[in-house]
Amino acid sequence: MSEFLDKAAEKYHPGLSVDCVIFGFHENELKVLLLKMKHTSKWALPGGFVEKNEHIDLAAIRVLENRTGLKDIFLKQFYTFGDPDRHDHEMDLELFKQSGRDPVKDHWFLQRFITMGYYALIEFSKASPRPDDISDACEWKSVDELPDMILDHREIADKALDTLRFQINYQPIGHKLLPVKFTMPELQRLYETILGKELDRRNFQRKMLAYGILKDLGERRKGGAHKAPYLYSFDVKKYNAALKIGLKGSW
Amino acid sequence: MSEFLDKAAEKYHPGLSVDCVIFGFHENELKVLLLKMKHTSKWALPGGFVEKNEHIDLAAIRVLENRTGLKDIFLKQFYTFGDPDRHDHEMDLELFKQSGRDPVKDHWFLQRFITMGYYALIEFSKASPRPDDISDACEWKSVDELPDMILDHREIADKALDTLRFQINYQPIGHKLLPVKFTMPELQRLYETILGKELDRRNFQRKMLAYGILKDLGERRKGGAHKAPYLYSFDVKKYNAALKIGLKGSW
DNA sequence: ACAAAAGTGTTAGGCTTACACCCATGC
DNA sequence: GCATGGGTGTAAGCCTAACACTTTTGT
Repeated sequence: MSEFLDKAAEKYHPGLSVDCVIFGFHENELKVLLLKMKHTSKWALPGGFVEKNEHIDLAAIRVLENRTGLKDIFLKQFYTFGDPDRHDHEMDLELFKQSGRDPVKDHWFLQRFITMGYYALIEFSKASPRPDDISDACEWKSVDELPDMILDHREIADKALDTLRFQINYQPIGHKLLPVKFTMPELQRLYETILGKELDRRNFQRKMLAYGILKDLGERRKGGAHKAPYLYSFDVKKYNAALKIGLKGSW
Repeated sequence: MSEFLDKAAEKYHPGLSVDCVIFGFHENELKVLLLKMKHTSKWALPGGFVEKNEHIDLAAIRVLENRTGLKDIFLKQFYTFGDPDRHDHEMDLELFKQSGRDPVKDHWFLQRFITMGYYALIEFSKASPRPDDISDACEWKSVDELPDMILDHREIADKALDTLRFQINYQPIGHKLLPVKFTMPELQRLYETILGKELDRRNFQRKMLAYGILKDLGERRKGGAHKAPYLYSFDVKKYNAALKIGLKGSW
């Protein structure tokens, strides 16, 4: 950490960061990957800084890969947060203390920061969450029960979810968040958690099939209680074509 | 300009700017306010820098007010452009030359810049466009015939229009772009230019009236050729309430 | 057998689409 | 009067919303 503070000023673009809202879907819940900050009870979005000559999207990809161990992650920039009061001077000083140094006036790290929000959609089971230098845990938290978060990270997470909801007919939500094979009820739960409301089972199924973006695999998911549901997978070509003009219909 | 370059480094946040896509509606065309750069034939979006302790939204508002003479402008941040290659070193050096100084290595102005795009909706007739220090003209250009623009400004303008189109059912497009009193055909032309396609006159009218967001003023617009159309104005309260959940319907 | 989950079907009503007809105005 | 733009109306078809019935599976 101490070394990082020394080199940061020459390596990174000043006063600029990226924060990632990483969505995953597990046990019928939409979840976000959060880091628990060392020495506090607060949580944070995975984030990082932008190198001086680096594309901002790449900075986000770096963060994503480091926290999840995944490559080729689907991500979208959704908003830039630039309130001058969004830093927490107390916290900054605390971090300096922990690194065993005195806070230097006008240090790169102590200035005002503007952060660019990205959201990512990943397949839950494939990720291997790992904490970074300043955190001691990395966990999935349900969007319905987000813990206390540092700075404006709660606002960032909320805005990401709003954006996801707004773009639901234009982004490959299902394809990126679900495993290759999935059942219709699973897809429905996903839509329900994103939209935050219940949908009619039968109408949902008819509508989804009408889009023509699903392939019926003919198999059934065995093992569960009750009647075994069919397995589907996305016809990626048709799915993407349909998303371009937007899936029709209001939810 | 020379003085600006001297003071910029201490006044402004490094490597960060805002660019505004200002939309206006006039003579049945959707237009964007552009600046013609001095000593070149290229055009640019009105833009500016972010002061060290200024909210990024305020920086955009400053730009807007300076270029249009208007206050209380409707504006939305829509995307941040962070390609490291988005600067134009040639142009930077030219600006230095024109200010009568030698380009200093590592000067504030010569570093890589990240820009935050905002779009604004204003009532055409109320604006008083005026150029800034580095431009010698300020004109409205139709979105259908945008001239050559510097850097990635064309991309920024296009993305703004895409966003506007995407959000058409959720933003007070009509209320902000049209004068207080307007006719149904005028409102339709506005929708048509934003959407980039023709709409059926009769269906448009029925749908708009069904929303219940218009007040029929009972008057007619006299003077024009042909039958005099009725004048309407927005019922702002109902309009805003309707926008919150989104105007229903696909265009 | 029973509860719970999943597959399939039906119908009324609303919205979209595609039209036809009449009115007003300037040339 | 005629071309053009504007106001009003109607019918077919599609989509949505609401709801009933049957099938499968573990207990």
